[in-house]
Parts: sequence; C-alpha cells; structure tokens
Amino acid sequence: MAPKESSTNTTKAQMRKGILEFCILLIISRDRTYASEILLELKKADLLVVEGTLYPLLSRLRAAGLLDHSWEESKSGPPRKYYTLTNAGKQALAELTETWSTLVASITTLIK
Amino acid sequence: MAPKESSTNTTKAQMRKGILEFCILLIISRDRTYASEILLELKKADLLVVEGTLYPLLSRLRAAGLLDHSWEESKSGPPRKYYTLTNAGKQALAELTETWSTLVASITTLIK
DNA sequence: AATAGTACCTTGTATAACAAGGTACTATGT
DNA sequence: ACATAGTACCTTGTTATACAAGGTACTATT
Repeated sequence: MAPKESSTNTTKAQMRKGILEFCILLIISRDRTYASEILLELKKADLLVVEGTLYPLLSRLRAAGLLDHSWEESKSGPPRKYYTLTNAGKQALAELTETWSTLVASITTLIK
Repeated sequence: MAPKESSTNTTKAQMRKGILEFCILLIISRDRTYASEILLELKKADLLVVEGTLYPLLSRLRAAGLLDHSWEESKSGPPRKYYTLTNAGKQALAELTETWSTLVASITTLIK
C-alpha cells in the first residue's frame, strides 16, 4: 500500500505558518539572537521551519523596520548576525500579542 | 505625508490565515452550514476572509475528503450548498484541535 | 590539506490568498 | 410585466510566500 499523505499535515503546517512572524518577534524580544539559534528555538516549540523560510522573513521584518542587527564574532565559527527589536518592533509585538489573545478567545468560543 | 501601511497589518493577516481551515472545520462541525453563512461567522470571530479565499478552500477540503455537501432550497433566494463534515473530516478536526492546543501552550511558554 | 561544523544567503517552483468580476435565483416595488 | 435589490454561488489573474535545494565562507580538528 502506497503511503498516503494525510490532508491534515498541510493544514497543520498552514496553522503554524501564520503565527511564524509573531513567534520570531517573541523569540527576539527575549534576548538578542541570530538565525541559526532562532531555528533551534522554533524547533523546540514544535514550529518546524527551514532556512529558506526564515531568512527571507527576517529580511522582510528588517525592511519593515521591526528589526535591527549587528555582526558579532563567534568563538566557534563564522560571525553571527544578531537581531534585536527596534522600538517599532516592540510596538508591533505588543499589537500582535493583543491580536493573538483575541484569536485564542475567538477560537475557544468556537470550540465550545 | 502619504498614509503608510502598517507592517503589522499584514502580519496579523498572516496569523489569521494559518488557522482558517481549522476555524472552517470548527464552524461546520457545529451544524451544517453554507458558504455565505460561514463568511458571516468568521467575521463575527474577527477572522476577516473574502469569497475568493473561502470558495477555493472549501473545494480543497472537499477534494481532501473532509467535507460533504448537499443542495437545499432556500425561502429567500437561490439554493444553498450545505456542508457537513465526513468521518475523515471529524477525525481531521480532532487532530487539528490537538495541534491547536499544543500551539497555544508553546506560545504561552514563549510569552513568559 | 582535508573534513566537519557552524553560519550566512539565494534561486526556482508550487501553492494559495486576495481583488475583482461574473452568473443566477427570488422577492419586491411600480 | 419589468426593473431593482438581495442572496448565493463560483472563477480568473496577480501577487506573495513557503519550501527544497544548492551555494558561500569562516573556524577548528584531525
């Protein structure tokens, strides 16, 4: 029997995708960090993402003025590009947190 | 000064998008319903969607075997296409609900 | 000098959301 | 009887984006 792709797999992926930007801002807000580490954090939170998704997204957030970055040397490899939130980024995160709360409330209502 | 598009608008839209399919299954699970009514329900839950998004999505879910439909007459207009969940749809919804819970837990952890 | 590990980034393809436009049935007003 | 408004369906074309795959480059280890 040929392995059948579960149709919920893509739906689950969709669900996670939508909140990616929010999670990235959340992670960066805790402490300055760099792309490879963000990938690990997202994996820990069961939000699987690949490089080809993350890098363009970070660029977009930076272009939108939400992120800033600075290069720093590393003891164990090439230099790292550390990201931090700008003031606009902090404000955006606050708004998104609000949107998230509303969303959770809406869905909780729908479930019941 | 030209009005500037808030960068969080698109991010918020993204966030909502991801969970659209989940919400649609949730809404249909409560009682059989049709597209125009689903649109209203989503608006009530602050999940703005347009027809061009909903119709292809319903078709996809149906093609995936999660939805079934039947035409029924209406007293106040053209016939309506009522959707219901198939057994596969019910199972998918159960899985998505689980995924949703995990997601909420992950993000709650990130926020703290 | 070669290999492994870490870290960055880009390109091409497929999917999907949205805006806009289109069809058709029913009820209502004149 | 005809036009208009309301409801409900659906499609097409454009744009955005997620992912897979591949590529560059620095450091440490053997």
